[in-house]
Amino acid sequence: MTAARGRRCTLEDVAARAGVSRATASRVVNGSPRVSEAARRAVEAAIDELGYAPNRAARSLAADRSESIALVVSEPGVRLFADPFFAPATLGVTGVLEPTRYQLVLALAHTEAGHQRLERHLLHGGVDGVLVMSGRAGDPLPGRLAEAGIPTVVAGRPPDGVAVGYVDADNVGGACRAVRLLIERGRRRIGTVAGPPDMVPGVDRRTGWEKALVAAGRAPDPDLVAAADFTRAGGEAATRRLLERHPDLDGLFVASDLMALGALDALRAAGRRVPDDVAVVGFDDTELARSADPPLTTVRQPLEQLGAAMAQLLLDQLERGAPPAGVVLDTDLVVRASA
Amino acid sequence: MTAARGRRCTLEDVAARAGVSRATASRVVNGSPRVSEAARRAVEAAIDELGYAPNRAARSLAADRSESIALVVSEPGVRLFADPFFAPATLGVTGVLEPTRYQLVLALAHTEAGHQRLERHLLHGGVDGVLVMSGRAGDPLPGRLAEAGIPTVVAGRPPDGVAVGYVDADNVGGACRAVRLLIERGRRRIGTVAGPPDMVPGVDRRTGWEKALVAAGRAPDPDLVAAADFTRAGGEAATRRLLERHPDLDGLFVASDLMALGALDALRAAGRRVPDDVAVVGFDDTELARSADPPLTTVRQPLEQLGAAMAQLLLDQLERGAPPAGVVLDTDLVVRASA
DNA sequence: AGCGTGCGTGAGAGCGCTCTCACGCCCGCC
DNA sequence: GGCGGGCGTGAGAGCGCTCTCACGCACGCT
Repeated sequence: MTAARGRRCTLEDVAARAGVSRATASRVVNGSPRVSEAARRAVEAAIDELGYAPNRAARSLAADRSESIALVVSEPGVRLFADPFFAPATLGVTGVLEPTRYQLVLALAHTEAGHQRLERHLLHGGVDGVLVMSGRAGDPLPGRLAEAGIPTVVAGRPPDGVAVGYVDADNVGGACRAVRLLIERGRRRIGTVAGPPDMVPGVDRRTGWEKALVAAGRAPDPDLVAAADFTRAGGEAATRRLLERHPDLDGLFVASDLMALGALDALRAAGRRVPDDVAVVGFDDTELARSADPPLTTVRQPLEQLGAAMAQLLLDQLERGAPPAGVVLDTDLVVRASA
Repeated sequence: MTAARGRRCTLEDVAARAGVSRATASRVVNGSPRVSEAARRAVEAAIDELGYAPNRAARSLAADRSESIALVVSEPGVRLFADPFFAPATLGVTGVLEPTRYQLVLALAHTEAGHQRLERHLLHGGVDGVLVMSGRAGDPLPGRLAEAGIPTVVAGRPPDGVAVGYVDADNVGGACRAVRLLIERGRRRIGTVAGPPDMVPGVDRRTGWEKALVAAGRAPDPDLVAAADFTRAGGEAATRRLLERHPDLDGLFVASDLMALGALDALRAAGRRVPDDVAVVGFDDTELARSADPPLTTVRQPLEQLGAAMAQLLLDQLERGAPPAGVVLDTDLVVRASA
């Protein structure tokens, strides 16, 4: 008895006021076609007058669906949520979900215990569908969800043949385009600062680098690849290594803007001018790229679209029973001063 | 009948297996003290063996609470969610909420219609508590929620005497500290690029500028204030205006890092060296500050703490019936090269 | 005129849980 | 030895909704 709030009005009240049964009122609320015009109008009027809003809990219980979708960022790596990647993608998700009846539940597992609880909750039908943003390859969650028959869409190409929906940016294509620019600019010795080998986007971007080189009739030299961890310091160190191994480096594709900032640091420290001595292309087109010195040429991912596509794919599974599908989004090359 | 998922196990099942009644099982699940050790152990064992997880909808319906908390970013300004402010704050919120029974519902209203629906949902008890991130002064939502008796905590000092909880960074103090640094550096003519006059943090930071000046025995000249809109271009334009009015400007406090980047652009274009000719201090300590040229001295807000404190305050209201309280968090001055 | 046919409707049975209420038991008390 | 007072427990009544089922009515057909 939450006295403070007073009694909320129920479907029963609406039905009474409209002079119909609860069943009919329910049909109107849920947009069933088998209702007469008169009844529909009466119920709609009653809803307006009473300011009726359905009780989610009751509806969920009766219909055996939660009407909610989880946005999961699973441990390890919650703190990754602060990555500029997330906000725009989330915006895309909520934009698509807004006109639907689904609510978005943010499920960030900070601890192992929390992760356990979360997984149990998801697997027990606590939500109707799941959007996974983990990123780490080998995350067992998407597979388990798929197995349990819970509609799931992951961000990024799923590691292997897991039967879940996914949306990915065309990392290979984007990286390839970036390296092609470097080639067009007449660069002869093009290295890359790659991501960690256990992260799919990192691998894909490296693949793009290789592909562009091969397409230009050059052999990709593994020695021109230095892996880093998507941090600025990592990018700097990797670039330093590259410079040591190949003092004649004149083109550099870096798998993220943040790492590219580190690369710029290393290049500056080594007395190389950008883009004169070494042309640099990043990836992501975060705010950082625009404000870098020199402003970074980079590959932009349509993050908001990515989130929107994820939500749409999930909705397709949820509403139309569509099978899990995959979508790959094009990237854009944003040319600034660094290459 | 969601056949695919099979029948989930209910409290009834747990009770049966433990050889107790549903009521007792419920008591164990909810941590009631009036249960014998034996019963508690039996029920806990049954829960483990069966992999029981309570049905949220049923629980909510019976207990008349949703066990969920909304994180609201209300229109206009959803896109603001992409601001670097949000992710860390959200992380703070989820960190506090994780061990509780509350789930976080992300409610970003993209459209007017969506906003309506959202407000109705919140006001109708769709959630137990609300965290508002709007920022815009004069947002009527917090007031309405408070009126409706729905526990609410807003980010930032609430515009006027609205009876809601809030957590704010010490904008006045932080700005004051920043300007004091400029004074300590021997700057004589210290201007400020302020935020829009209808946003509380903007106003507070300007107040801090005044306070520091007054404390140092100088009269704050309104002519040394240029308002902008928290964008880079706005910051640049405002700085240009300041420079025209006061060519002898030698210190500049900018109410956000992004605007400070614009200020740096304007200063560079005007041939001023930073910090030699003009010392600059920003606000926020975003990633941008570190990578600016020169790296920006700035005021850091403890964003994650801010989110955590918001969640904690709301929890206090929810669980302990505490009255809405306000918390102001200290800021840190991060000294880099620009001042 | 008689009979389907189908559509709009209402009655009612739950969904899984919480919570009130009342019951029995064992204790300590006089 | 009788009695009051917990304390642990179980029975059962809902919470507000959805959805199945069956009913009655107005048709169109033969």
